[in-house]
Amino acid sequence: MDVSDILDGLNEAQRSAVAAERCNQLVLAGAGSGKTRVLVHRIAWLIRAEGVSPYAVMAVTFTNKAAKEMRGRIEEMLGRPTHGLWIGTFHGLAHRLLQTHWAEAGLPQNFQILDSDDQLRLVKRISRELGLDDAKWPPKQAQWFINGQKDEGLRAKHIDPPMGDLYTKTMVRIYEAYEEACQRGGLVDFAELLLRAHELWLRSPETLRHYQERFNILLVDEFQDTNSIQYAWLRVLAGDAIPVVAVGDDDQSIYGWRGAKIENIQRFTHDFKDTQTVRLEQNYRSTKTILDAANGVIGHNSGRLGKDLWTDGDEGEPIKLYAGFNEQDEARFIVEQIQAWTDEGNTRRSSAILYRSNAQSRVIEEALIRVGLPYRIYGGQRFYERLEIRNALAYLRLMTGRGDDPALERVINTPTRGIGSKTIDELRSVAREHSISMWQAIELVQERGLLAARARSSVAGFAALINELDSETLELPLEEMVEHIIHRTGLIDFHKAEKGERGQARVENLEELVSAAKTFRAEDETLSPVQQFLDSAALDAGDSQADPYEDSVQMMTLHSAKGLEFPLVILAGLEENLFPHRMSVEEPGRLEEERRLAYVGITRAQQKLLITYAESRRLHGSETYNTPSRFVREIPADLIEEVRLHGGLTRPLVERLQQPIGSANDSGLRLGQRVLHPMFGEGMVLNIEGRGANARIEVNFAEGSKWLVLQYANLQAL
DNA sequence: GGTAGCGTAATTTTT
DNA sequence: TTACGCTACC
Repeated sequence: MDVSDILDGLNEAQRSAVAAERCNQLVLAGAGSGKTRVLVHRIAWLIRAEGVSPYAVMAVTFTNKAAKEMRGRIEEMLGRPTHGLWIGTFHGLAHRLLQTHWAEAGLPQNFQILDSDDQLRLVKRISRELGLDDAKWPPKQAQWFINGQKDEGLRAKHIDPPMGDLYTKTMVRIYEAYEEACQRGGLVDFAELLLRAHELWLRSPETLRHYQERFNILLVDEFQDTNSIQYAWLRVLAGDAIPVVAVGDDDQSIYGWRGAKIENIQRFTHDFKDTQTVRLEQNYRSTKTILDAANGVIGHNSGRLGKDLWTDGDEGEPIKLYAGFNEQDEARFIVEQIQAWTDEGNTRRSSAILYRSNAQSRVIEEALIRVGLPYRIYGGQRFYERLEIRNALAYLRLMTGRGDDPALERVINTPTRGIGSKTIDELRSVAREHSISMWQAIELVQERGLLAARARSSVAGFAALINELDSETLELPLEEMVEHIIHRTGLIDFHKAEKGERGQARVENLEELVSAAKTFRAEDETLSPVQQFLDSAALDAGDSQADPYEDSVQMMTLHSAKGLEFPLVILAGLEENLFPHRMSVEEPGRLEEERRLAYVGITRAQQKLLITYAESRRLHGSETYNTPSRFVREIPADLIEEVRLHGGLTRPLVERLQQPIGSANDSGLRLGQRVLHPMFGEGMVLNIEGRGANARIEVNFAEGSKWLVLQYANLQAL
């Protein structure tokens, strides 16, 4: 069989990774170095050149998007469908294992996935039942604690709070009660999927052996993002016999705050024997200037595995830096730049505005709206996370398993049917008292005639509705089932009655749900289509935007930009305390993660990179003054070209960044001098205060006095 | 059962 | 400043 085409068009390093013998491999793939390509070609090589069966290959990713893309590209390459090949997210694969081996994993066959929203509701309910004051013990924190412990592979019983540590003690109490509630209701949260899958290996050696015999190779994408339990799961599965291909980039590890362990990629060579390490350093994405900037910044981190991106492409343009007077001015400038970009004949969608935190987007949005530039914001609420969708699905869940308390609580009074919080509280306490589900509590209440007659009959009506829905839709195909539910429960009418556009949008979403059900293809014959539909909704929340095809400016946080690329990238808000964020500047480890985030941001740019910051920024209602981000300083100065008014009063950038201290008066500004600002127009210097980085000039503009930080101010003397 | 009013907190997000 | 969640009322 001719397999040379698999290696065609690959560079030396890529080839050595793709055509390697089957062994443990660590592929350190720099940004834009063709990582997915290597992964896809490696799998194709194994199947076609090495004769490995697709059934013996498992590839793990972090997002569904990445999994889908990989599968698509492999199919394209092999020219046939890839059934048998296990490609999925850690959670997806764990879920699949648990479904097959539910008994060994100690779960009911029909266990349900609990997403973070329902998890939080459940934690709230539990901490209330434990009589804890949720002002003192915020449920959010408890949820964080529980997930954090699970990510580390710890159950409540494994945690031994130190004497006098009331915090840990309380959290463990909640954790314990939460575990009980989940077990009773057959509920499995995201972290639990991983934890159970790991425990499955330990509890059932035969199951483990079965998969160890089945798989010949394991490949993991974004290895720097694995957390402890994912690493442990993989380690056990691989054993000493299955080679693991770990692909990742320690310089792009930006999820430490949610449990990812950058150490995992660093210790890989120790834990996995005879690892062959390949570095992919040739970059096919960005100009030389952009790569040099990225290398300059990331070079300030310590303990790296070491990598330097290079390209044989063009130098490209210098990086533009703009000092906005405030966030309004910054936004104004950004919009101006994008207009110039599109005027040159570029599409809007080829440009992206990246920022550290979501709150920054608003001012920029307003500026875009003002000039009528269409934009699209990434992130935000996804389809299956929308309230009305979750409600509709909750009915479906309840019909599938009556013991699903979170689902029941969600819809028992949605749409309103006269079951108030008082009644629900009583049902809860009945359930707790007898250690039964809410559904069973409803039945018990009927049998024993508990509750006020009116409440009892409302509750009975609700139970009857669920039972009827169930029998009415028993024979129906999925989409008709969904259709029937949203009408019969009154959800559609409920939202139709809602005033404003919101109700309209919700009705449309519910209709969209029906078509989603129609397109849904159930793949597993052993499970009901409904169950699979629910699982897929929980594990893949769908897209956040409906119209990704309109040509619009792309806006997103730096985190969500990972993996993407744009010809023009604008990094906004490069200020100390904003980026790096003030919560992260104290600890060296966290600061380094911020720096990696800067590295991710810079390396998104293909042709042009523009960096902006604001001298003053309104944050939480008050004016803040920050110096430019240290990350700007870490870019070699000769790569940067500062944008400012001709003849402006700003000192040369290099001087300002490296030697920020000087006298305000040295700049040549005098009291009473007339100045021009790009945004506020003409003004007069009223006052000069302080020195150096903290020096401020007060300038009186037409609309009132404004403070400027002298050294970075974009003023022109008149 | 819906809403006005008050208090509080305020990175980053996928599964 | 703003946005959200909770409580107190109609």
